[in-house]
Amino acid sequence: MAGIIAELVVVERHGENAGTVWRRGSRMSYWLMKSEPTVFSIDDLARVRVTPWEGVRNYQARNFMRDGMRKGDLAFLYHSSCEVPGIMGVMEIGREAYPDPSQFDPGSPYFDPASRPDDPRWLMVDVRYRRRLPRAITLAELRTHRELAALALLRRGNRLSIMPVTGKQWQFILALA
DNA sequence: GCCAACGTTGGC
DNA sequence: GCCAACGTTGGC
Repeated sequence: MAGIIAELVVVERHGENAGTVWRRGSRMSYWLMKSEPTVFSIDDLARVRVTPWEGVRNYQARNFMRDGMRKGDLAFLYHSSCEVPGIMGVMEIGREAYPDPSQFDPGSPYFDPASRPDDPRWLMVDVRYRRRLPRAITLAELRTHRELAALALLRRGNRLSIMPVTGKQWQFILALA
């Protein structure tokens, strides 16, 4: 096989620089992004088509966006904190990481008084609707497949709202649908 | 609504 | 730098 596809870089586990980052080689990367459907659902995305992914306030998730996500990458939209959590559809990264303005908005639930406009702490990307999966792939179903044992989503106590998915995992999940 | 798991904060 | 307290996430 020719060429380096990706370089895995593990940095600190907690705090400002937390994250495990796939720096890109020649190929796209795959992601999973959680959203509570009462806040923003696949239906909302299908309607608006493109949206800024505001409100990420976790360093590890931020670092995945900043260091790993590139325009054209694909991501699963996952519904969390709802009756049937699961993967609902596919979206595309339409714009790479840039400052999330809600961190400076005192009226926003995502306001962060400690973030300075000249040194923004929180970033977001834009995502674009690609398609809905033919059926939802539920969390319970994902757990039944050995092939997905390493999926970050399935690790005990997982709370990351943005996480990488390997190419193999991506293809396997798509084949389930 | 409960609660386990986890990240962050802040006192020392 | 440690660690207890606290707040949040998210499945069930």
